[in-house]
Amino acid sequence: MRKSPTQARAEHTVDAILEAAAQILQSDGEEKLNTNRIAERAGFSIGTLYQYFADKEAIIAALAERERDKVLASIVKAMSSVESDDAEKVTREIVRTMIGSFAKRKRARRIIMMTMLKRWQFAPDKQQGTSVIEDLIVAGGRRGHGRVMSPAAAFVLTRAFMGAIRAAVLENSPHLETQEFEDELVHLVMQFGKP
Amino acid sequence: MRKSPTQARAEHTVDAILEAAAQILQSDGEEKLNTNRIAERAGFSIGTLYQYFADKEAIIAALAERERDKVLASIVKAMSSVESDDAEKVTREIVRTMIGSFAKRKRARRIIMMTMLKRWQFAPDKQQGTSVIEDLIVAGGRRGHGRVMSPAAAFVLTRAFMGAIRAAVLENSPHLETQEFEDELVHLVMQFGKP
Amino acid sequence: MRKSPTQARAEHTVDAILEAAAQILQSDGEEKLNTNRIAERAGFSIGTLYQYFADKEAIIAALAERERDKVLASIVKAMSSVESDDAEKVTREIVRTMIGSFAKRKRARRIIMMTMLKRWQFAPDKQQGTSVIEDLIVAGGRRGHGRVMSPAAAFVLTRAFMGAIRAAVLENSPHLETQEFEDELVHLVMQFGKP
Amino acid sequence: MRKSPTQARAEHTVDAILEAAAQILQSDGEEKLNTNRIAERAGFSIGTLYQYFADKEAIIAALAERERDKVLASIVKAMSSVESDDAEKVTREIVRTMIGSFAKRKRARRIIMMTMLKRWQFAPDKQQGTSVIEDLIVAGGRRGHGRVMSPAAAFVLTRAFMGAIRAAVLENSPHLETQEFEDELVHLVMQFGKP
DNA sequence: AATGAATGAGGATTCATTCAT
DNA sequence: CATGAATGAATCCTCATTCAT
Repeated sequence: MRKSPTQARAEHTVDAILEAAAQILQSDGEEKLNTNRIAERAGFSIGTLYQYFADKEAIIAALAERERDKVLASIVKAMSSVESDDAEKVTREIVRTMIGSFAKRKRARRIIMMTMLKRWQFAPDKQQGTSVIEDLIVAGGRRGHGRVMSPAAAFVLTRAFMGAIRAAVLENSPHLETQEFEDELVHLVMQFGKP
Repeated sequence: MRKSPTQARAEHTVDAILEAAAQILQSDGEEKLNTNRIAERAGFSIGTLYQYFADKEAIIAALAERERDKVLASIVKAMSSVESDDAEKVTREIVRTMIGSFAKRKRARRIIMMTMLKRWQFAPDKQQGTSVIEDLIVAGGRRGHGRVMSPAAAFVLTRAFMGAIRAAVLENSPHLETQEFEDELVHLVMQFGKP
Repeated sequence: MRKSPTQARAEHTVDAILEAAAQILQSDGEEKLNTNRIAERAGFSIGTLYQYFADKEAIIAALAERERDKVLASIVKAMSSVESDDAEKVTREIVRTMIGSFAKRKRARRIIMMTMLKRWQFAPDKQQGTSVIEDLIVAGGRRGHGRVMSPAAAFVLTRAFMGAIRAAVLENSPHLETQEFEDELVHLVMQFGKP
Repeated sequence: MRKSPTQARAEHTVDAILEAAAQILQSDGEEKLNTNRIAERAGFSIGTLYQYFADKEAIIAALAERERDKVLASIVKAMSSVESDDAEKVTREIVRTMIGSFAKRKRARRIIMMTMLKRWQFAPDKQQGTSVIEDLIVAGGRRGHGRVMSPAAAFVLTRAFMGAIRAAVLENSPHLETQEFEDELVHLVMQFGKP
């Protein structure tokens, strides 16, 4: 971010730009997402946009970050309301929250996910933050069974889990909103934790 | 394909174009993949390229199809050499073959996979061919345990499985080539099949 | 014409090409009229097309000529069935025939007319043939009134007359098929002949 | 027009682009009129051109409009200096003005006229503005004779009149600049008004 | 005579980014 | 801080035409 928004006004500008980008993604798709259009939709001039973002990439990155934070926040919130030690219950809560996060505003999310994937191609390290989710899933998978997960196992579990959700979103699958889908995801995580 | 090649000469041209595209993807990445460069690398004029492909998308689509067929062929071949009824053995064979398919020429594959993902966004149905792989995975997951998989379960298993491999490829993960990775994938599939 | 069609087969080829061009003009418009498409529609290869026509221009020219000849032929035929000396009657016959010529297959004719216009821009002399029509109109305008038409007068009358018909075709005017339109055209020609 | 110029600077840019297009039409003809050349001749980058015009068509359309307005303006001006009630005098004034309008910068006008013709092919209604001219011609044709012109009659008269001028321009006719041509046009209009 | 694969100059259009006001 | 006019490299695609078979 070129300029850290110290003033309240600036904060609003950044928000407006990000929101505009999300809307365009939602309504017109990735190939229609260009800086001029974002600025126009946000109600600012293109010059102003470049006061806050170094380049187009930075906008997309900020958007991805914002989305990730939303998911994270909703998981944290969900977790705080379940104090149980029952492994399946906790796992289910996480699963439910993540499905819920992706079920809304599907098109935009789909594209943001694509963008994050692209980003990962060349910089797979910058997943900080996502790893929090990973830790939770791994913890859920392990809890109560005692299988100690190697890094490879953790990798497989987290990617498999996210892969199923991602596919449901990308393919616009009707499963996404069913109870069965949730059940099977829980099953996947719980079973994987068994030795 | 705009024109079906009637002369033998034309067949070679199409191959050369596809191979050129794959090479560019491999060596320069997606953003450098443009029609003029493909034609040049293939040793043909841009006009010739457009005799056989309606647009750039069509080239990528053909490439994706070609890659998919290769994976499919190698799996079929692998399966035919394992006549065992041992569920785990068969599953492992499939897992190993798929990992092997994606481990070579990674960069190009990564991009082709991205393309297929993009394609799925808007036409999730046309997976004919991919479904063969799906059937195999589901069969592997079920064999020997008797759990009858609902469509939702099959969906979760196949997407989770592919998701793990996809992530390993996209993230350029070092796990991809390890024995452990293979083991964990087998574990994932086998465990999911248990009730 | 590159090759004079001495054989019956060749004659048919030329016809097929011209007919194909007319059809494309009719159904897809001028901007879709390209040599490859003409050849394809005609059922011949592009190579064959170039055996009979030096370039695209030659095809359009031949087409224009063919259309003009059709109009001419129908006028000659109409004239032969009216042996009257009544100026208005003869004029009306010509008018009616010309309107009839342009009323059918309008879109194609509109475009052929456009093409002829373009052609005239830079080579206004090659109207041989059209001048036959001109002479008839002038004769009609003069007959019975004795006003000797100067070249300028003839020019104005013929262009005005054709201009009205052309506009009706180009604008897709509903007038084109009415009796009134015919009457007014006759009026135009007859009145102009008066001193 | 893609963007309405808010700054004074922009106004000039649009003018420069239009003027450049007219110049190219005049000096090189229609087939040499391409967007890159227009931008270059105008002294702006191609990008700037596309800020103000959606596509090439839009430039030509704007040019046509501009020319039409010029003709209109000169007619209005000419009319205001003739307060006579003499039908022929008024008619002659209009005829003279229109001939004068088209006699200058012929090549460019010829092409602009072609464009307007093309435009009419598919949208014959949008003649607002042109209809002002039509009304004048009809008024001239009627004045003093009392023949009430039906829509069909008005159509024929205006198209015939414009057709004669158009042909003179398109065919690059030497008549265009002669007194006789003017006389014959006046004759055409005046005679048509008689019953 | 006929075929059709190959050519490549040429042209329209996009869009991230800069900078003078 | 904000504006928006201007930039121009980059890219996709068309189509008249040739020529070896």
